[in-house]
Amino acid sequence: MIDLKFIRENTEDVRQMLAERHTEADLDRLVELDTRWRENLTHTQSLKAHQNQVSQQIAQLKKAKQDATETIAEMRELSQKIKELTAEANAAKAEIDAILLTIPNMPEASTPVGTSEADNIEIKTWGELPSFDFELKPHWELAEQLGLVDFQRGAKVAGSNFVLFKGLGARLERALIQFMLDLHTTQHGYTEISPPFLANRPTMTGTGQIPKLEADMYRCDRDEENPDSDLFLIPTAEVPVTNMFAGEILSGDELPIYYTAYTPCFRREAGAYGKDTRGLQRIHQFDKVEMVKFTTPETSYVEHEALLANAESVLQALGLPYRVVQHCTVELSFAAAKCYDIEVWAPARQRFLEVSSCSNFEAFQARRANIRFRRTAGAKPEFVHTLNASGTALPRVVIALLETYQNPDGTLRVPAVLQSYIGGLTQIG
RNA sequence: GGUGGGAUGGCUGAGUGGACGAAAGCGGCGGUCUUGAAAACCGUUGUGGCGCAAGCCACCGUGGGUUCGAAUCCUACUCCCACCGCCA
Repeated sequence: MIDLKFIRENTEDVRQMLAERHTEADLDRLVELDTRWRENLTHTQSLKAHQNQVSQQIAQLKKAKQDATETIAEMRELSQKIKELTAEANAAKAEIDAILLTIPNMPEASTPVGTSEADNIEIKTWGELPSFDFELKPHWELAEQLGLVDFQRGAKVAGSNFVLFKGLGARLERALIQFMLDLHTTQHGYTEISPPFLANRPTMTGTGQIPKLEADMYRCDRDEENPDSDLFLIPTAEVPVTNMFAGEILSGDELPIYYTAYTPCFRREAGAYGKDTRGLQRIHQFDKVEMVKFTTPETSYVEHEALLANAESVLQALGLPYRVVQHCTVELSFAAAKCYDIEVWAPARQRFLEVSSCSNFEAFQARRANIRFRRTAGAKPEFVHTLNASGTALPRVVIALLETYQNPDGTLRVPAVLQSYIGGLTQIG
């Protein structure tokens, strides 16, 4: 979330940001509540100061074996008044916090103001777009023919847009996971994490999935009496990994921290029906290797560029052409201040597919999850900056592999870096 | 799933209604001493909120409650530990 103080002092900037993101939040109500809450608080606190003083006097009277009945009777009234005012203040603060959770992050200065995907900026491209002298098969056709994916049975077991990998398809999936984890841990200095695949409500709130995107999450355990105990299937490893340090104060010399994690990711994709759902492009459960960084505020943008390079290196090693685009204001995700997308080239359909979102959240998630650090022993705690990037999402990489490395006879070449992970096979089919 | 025990500052740990934001020890930081270090000694050392400020307020796992006053009493919950049951 954004600092309440910042909103108080820069209300119009926040209003403009909401407009540029095409988002709504009850900013006026927030400002009004904030004023009322602070007035109440100041008043209540002075009453409490008085209460504390008199309470001590009562203690002294009692010690001196003197009668305090009259004073106690007076205090009873004050106590009641304080209780009422506190209840009002708490109600106001609860509403303030609820609104705060719905306000997205302030975009970083270089973010272009835009109204659609078309306003994203292409930052770079890598690799030659390949040309073919035969007609390419779309990935879903090839995957079925090679027996790598069983779309029918995936749907039978779980429903539409769930898939089942089979044989070398399953093995390819596993090979890609291994390859990516090995790359990040041995070449880029990341520590591997294998987190829970379920997360509770505070954890989901910490990274910003809740409350805004709750409808997109699978909730698999509901506890009416303790909503905090509700469990959700994670939509990305970002959620459990970033929240590892929720409520903690790290020491400055631990930073930066680099973590990488493989997890399946679960997304209801509510409202996305019929949109690019053919084959592996948009499925409810997919595998992903994620990278998460915790950094000091002053280094986060340098770290962001390095993170992008780490993610890119996956596609480079696989020999898959891609481009990098920077999100404009309406495309920027709720919690991000700056975001690059890496989009891999899918030659059969002649289009780029997003396989990684590389974001700097600055202190937005850290403030929600209360993740802080001390520069030196004894220094004041400050919020860390959090960043993450997919490194990368698998199904769309599989799409690109199928479409890029297919032969005219319907067989598939295996990129060199994957061969050792797949029993030395150079070709599938 | 059952029974029992627990949760206090960076850590260990005292505190069962009134000067307790909290003893003591360890650790950290600063200093004295020392050629330097160690030891010893002295000092210091939580977080957040409101306020222009002085300052005030809050926080002893979390939420409610009792009371003039709660770390302390009541209550619900969460997590941790141990044992039993079940189980890959």
